[in-house]
Amino acid sequence: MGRHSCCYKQKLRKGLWSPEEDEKLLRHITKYGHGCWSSVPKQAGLQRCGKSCRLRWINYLRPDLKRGTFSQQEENLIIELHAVLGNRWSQIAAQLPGRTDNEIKNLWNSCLKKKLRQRGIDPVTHKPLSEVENNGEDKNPPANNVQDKASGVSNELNFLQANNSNRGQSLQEKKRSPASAQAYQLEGQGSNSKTMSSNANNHRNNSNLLTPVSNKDFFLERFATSHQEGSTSNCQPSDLHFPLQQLNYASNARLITNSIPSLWFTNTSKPLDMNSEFSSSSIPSILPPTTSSFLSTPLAFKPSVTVPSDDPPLASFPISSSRYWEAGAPSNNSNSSTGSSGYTELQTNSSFFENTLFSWGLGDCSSTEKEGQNQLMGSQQEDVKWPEYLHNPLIMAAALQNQSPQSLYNEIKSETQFLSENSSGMWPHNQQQQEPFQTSNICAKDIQRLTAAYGHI
DNA sequence: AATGATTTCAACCGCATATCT
DNA sequence: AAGATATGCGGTTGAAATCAT
Repeated sequence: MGRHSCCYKQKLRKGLWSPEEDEKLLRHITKYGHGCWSSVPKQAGLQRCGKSCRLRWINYLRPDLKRGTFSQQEENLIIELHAVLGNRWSQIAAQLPGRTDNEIKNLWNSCLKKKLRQRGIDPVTHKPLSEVENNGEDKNPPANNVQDKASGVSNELNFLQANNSNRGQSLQEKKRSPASAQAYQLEGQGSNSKTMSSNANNHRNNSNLLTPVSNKDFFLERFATSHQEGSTSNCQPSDLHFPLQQLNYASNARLITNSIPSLWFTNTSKPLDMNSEFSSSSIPSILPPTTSSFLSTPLAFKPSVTVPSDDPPLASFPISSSRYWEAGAPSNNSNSSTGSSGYTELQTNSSFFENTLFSWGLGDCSSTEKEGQNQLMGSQQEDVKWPEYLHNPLIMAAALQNQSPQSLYNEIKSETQFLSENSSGMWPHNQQQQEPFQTSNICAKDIQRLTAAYGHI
């Protein structure tokens, strides 16, 4: 199996993406979808390899990304999932709408590992450090010891929850606090992020050791049954309110579908509905798919939004043989109005995704390109405001196609002024979205970056 | 204010696997 | 069936940001 051809090509740009490159990629994908990634850079006029474009899209430009700090619930879920899945970041990310595997991986390596160590818990095994040390070399035991791992998770989460009772403070703020800094110093000399990574793992060696049976027992016990019985307790892991039905639809779905298909999917290829309440109500029920295995499962994709339980699914996924991303048509209704008050209203009552049909679908590229292009030319784009531009680059791209640079600049500028008067640096609507996640935050850094990136237009 | 240390995170690399020819 | 190519994933790196002195 060969290395990706791009690796041999010279002249290709590497490193950080410039705003212009972002814009090109955004325009291209907005218009045509990504199709074959290897052809994207050429078609988009980028001196990048397809791989780089794909990564940029997935980790940064994708319109459904949340950005901002992780909520306590998200952190808890990551820890819990890591205890079961190990470093399978893509699968963990699949349970966290709007979060990328890279983001989660970074969070784990830079923060969560430290927190666990501080607690005396080995972040690799999720067992007490003393126990791990006693076992000598057994630093990376088989991951199928799920019950042992699971038993430790509750303690980890209890600690972390207590530690974060003053959760108004952002994670990053906490990291910078002297107290936490001291704690981190204590946990080990030379424990910077680089050396930690050497400890990272041998996921590839371990990955197959996570037996389906253990997974099944674990999840059925910890999630399905607890939810179905409506059991609640004080912030126990099983109260995290996340459906687990899609846990394995990502890259390693092969393992699941090949070995225990009945566990994760019904015989109609629908996700196992462990708890209908959760699958249809307060949680965005689906994530952008990353593999074709996902695409065989018809699911709604509605990221980063809390929706009423009676909301219909927004998209379905016809089955075909080629993969592409398609931006669908905005609906005709628009809740937005002009000015900052209009922005607030829009964010509160609606969202881009509630007005927009997204399909991570399959089918014939040629037919959908035109459709996607036409669909994106909806008339209400001009009503979209700066926060939407920031939060949904797709809107920005669509607007870029329709608006003169000057008019867009003026609009952006006026909204930026509004933002600068809002000293919190957070979007007002964040409070509207704290359940189940406290995400969709765009921090000041994001604003700064995007302003730098697109304010020049 | 300057400088060094530390942390964060975007992006790259290489490998495994899927898909195509 | 086999080789070539494309995609996805996790580990790692290093520039930039932030903190401590």
